[in-house]
Amino acid sequence: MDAALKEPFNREKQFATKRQAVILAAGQAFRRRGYHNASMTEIAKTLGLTKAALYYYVRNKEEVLFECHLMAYDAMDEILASKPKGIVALDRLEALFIDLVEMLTASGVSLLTDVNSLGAENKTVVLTRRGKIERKIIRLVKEGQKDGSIRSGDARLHVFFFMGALNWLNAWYDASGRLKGEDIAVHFALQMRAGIAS
Amino acid sequence: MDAALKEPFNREKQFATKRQAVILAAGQAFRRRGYHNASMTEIAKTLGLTKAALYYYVRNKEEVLFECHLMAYDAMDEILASKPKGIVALDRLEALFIDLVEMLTASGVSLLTDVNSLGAENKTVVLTRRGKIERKIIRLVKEGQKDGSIRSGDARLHVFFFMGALNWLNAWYDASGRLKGEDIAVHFALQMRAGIAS
DNA sequence: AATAAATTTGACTCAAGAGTCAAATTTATG
DNA sequence: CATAAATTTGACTCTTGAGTCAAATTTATT
Repeated sequence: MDAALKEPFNREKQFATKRQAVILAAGQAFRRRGYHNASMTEIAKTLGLTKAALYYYVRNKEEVLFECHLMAYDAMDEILASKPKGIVALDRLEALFIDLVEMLTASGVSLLTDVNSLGAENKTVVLTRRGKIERKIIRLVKEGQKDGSIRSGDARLHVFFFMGALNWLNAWYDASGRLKGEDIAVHFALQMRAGIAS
Repeated sequence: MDAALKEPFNREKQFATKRQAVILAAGQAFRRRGYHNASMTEIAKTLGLTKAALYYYVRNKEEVLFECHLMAYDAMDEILASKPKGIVALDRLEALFIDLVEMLTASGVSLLTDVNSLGAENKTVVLTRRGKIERKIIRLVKEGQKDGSIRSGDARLHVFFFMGALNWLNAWYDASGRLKGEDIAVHFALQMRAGIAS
């Protein structure tokens, strides 16, 4: 391994990793206590750092919130993209939903809803991103209505209904509780499915 | 009408009415922009008042948030209590859900989720209150599982799923949009029902 | 060990918004 | 109209937490 080649790469990589740790920890704090109730000092303490050290990794608090949103949407996009094309739309949607719930309960990634604490710029980006995801899922639902697996009705409302379950999950789910993420995923997927199946 | 009797009563009543208007307006602001993003000055301006005037009606901002929660739970309790006992549990649940959605879309009452901005005292009260409502609905679901109208499975999860839809509704619903609250109510009730029906 | 780069910190500044209060204004009553 | 109570306001204070920065400390490199 050529040190001259490897090390500058590792440096950046280490920095990026630590930065991600900051975003992740902040996300947890924002999810549990709310964006404004969670102070940077508090988040820093979680990581065994001081507030000033945090600012070595991020520009400001809003940027952290922004990155939290992006992190969640990246994870969702990945799941969205990984869905095989074979089967009937309802089955694909169910598999998708299971993956989403498992990701949210297992990965530590937080799906935040506070979009108003972002500046106009970032808010637009986040809402656009969310919109794209919603539209993909709506499209999937419409496919299902075409292939006969999903019953008719406003596809957008179909989706908003069960996306609510997903967002709300983030508010009440506690990893240390008795319910395992996997079980919730199976239950929720079934309920989601039954709610819109033909 | 005896003035001596009527007027002192009206005074209080007028005060209470104005106070409620403050709570309601604040609730809208909190829902749209978030508790911390909505300033008291801003809320006052909405009502054609100045911040200082607001403080004639309320002790502090937290109290307003607290009252917002209570207002929503009062409205929900009222609906919960009004449900006739006759029919099968699933039907009662559906009727209930329709009423809840219509209330949230029509009344201007906001179902807030920010419970962490409350002091320990008030937070406990609110969570207890929410817990009671959830438990009532869970009980109803269990009844349904007994009378055969609702399929088996963790009743708590059944409920958390569709309560998510309700909470999320508050985040995206816009009274000035194309979707009428009544239509959403019917759609959501159907989807809720299908999701847990036997 | 000496040097340089990366990382962390204590001790600050600063802004925003909650909350106060004495005085002004409005409303109701005799 | 005069008086008192209710309501509203402008002009404050105070707190909290975001964000900064020069200096200290740690880590890597020769």
